[in-house]
Amino acid sequence: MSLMKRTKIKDLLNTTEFGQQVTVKGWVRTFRNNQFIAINDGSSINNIQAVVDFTTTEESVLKRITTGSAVSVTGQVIESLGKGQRVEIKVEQLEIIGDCDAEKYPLQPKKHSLEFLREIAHLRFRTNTFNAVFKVRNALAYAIHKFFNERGFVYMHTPVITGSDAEGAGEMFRVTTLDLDNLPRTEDGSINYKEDFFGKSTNLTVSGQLEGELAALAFGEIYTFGPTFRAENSNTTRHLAEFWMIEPEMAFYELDDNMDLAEELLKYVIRYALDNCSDELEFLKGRLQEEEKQKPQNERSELDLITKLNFCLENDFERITYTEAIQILKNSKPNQKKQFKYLIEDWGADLQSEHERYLVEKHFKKPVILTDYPAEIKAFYMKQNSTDEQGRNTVRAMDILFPGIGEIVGGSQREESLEKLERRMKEMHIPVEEMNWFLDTRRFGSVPHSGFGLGFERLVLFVTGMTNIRDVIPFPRTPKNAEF
RNA sequence: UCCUGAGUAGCUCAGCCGGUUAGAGCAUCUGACUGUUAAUCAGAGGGUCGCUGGUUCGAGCCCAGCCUCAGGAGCCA
Repeated sequence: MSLMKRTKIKDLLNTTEFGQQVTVKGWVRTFRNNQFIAINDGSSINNIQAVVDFTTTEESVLKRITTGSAVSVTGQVIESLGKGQRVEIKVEQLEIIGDCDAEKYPLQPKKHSLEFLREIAHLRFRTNTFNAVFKVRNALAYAIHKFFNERGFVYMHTPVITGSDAEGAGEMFRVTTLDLDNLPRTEDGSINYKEDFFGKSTNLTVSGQLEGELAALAFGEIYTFGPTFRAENSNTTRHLAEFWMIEPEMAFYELDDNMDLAEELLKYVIRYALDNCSDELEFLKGRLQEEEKQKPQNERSELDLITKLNFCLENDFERITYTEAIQILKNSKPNQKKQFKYLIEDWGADLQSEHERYLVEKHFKKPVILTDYPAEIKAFYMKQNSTDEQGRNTVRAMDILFPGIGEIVGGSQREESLEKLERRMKEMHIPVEEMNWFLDTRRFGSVPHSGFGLGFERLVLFVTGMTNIRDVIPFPRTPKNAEF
């Protein structure tokens, strides 16, 4: 440790105290003209320029100032003599803390493709783009806790390892300590899970909702925010095998209250990011514009990133029922001209992503909340509406669709009637016996309640303007990829 | 999992109709310059053309299988 305390570059870039002596420690981004070191310490997306006197500095030291090396510089803060930056440091003492072999270091002072950076995810934090992305991710995570805390919600930690395989939210990852090369068998030849660590078959959670409901029916309002695992073989820009999900669950909330909360939450955290990450968002806005220059005019976004986020805050989300959505889609140009791959003909069909995109990006041009889906295409726990005049059965579901992302929130009012819930579970072949603990909420003091799941990475995608979900989580886990 | 496209130097890419010695820019190294802004200028080094097999006198290029990546679809958050 040197004697002087280190100053963070973020603070230094805003300083007006010229002449003060400071020490800055960070990593070299570029070394120009044998005298200008651009140093970044992660505190800001911007670098500080440190100027070394190459006539008095040993050449062997100058040679070691390479892109990626870690340095400590001490010197006077002065108004920059050159253009392009306000402040710089006149270096009096320079120490190479950690060398970086320029021949082997993969990051160069040039534009790299996101695909390449994904292969070196352990180093991509050192780039401007990922500095900005993960600062925004951090701000959004904090804002979520702040939002719920301000409203008296209890942060509940639901289990990561679960023993129930009845959640019905997709394929699960198995958790076991059994020797896979020598599995214990029962008399009939099936695997004997009694010998496994938990004495039963266990998996990684696909949702904390069911446990969340238990807590909500005691604390009133709770939320979970944790990792979630789906073993789906999904290869898209918006799916991960390991992702983070926020799942609030509220007693005494009906569907409208649920939608109000979700809309309020999304607007709150977006506003928080705008208020606290202006440098990062400004950078990401520029990055997106650069990227879109490659695209044909009609595929570019109409609004720049920051305008888009503000637009989102200033407008109410459009709320329509599934039945209304089908009407709109049926009469839409792409449907009548048969441009949709899947044409909308009858009530009851699940909406394809081309339909969701049409509603959000072409028809309403803002976030849309779709409600009251056909019961057939939704989960067992959703509250059943009474059958309508045309004999249609719907449930009190609500999905929030965002432009460019698709479904960002999926939720519903929950079925609080024990009788109706049990009947539905039997219809959908869900083992009622195993779910007795869950059904107890309906047996003992059941109340109307609601909740939703918000995909955290999808939120980060939207706010940062990134287009691939693998670029908004530090170490993405996707089929055939669990590096680092 | 399905459809489409891609894989050539450290990175980004070009490589004609199958033809003999596979190129460029950036990066790296060497030198020059010294208030630069992804510094500039000059020179040099750098290749298992994804893997395996096949067709051919001859394959980076054609064929088959496989692997990986990207985009779209499905599943969903």
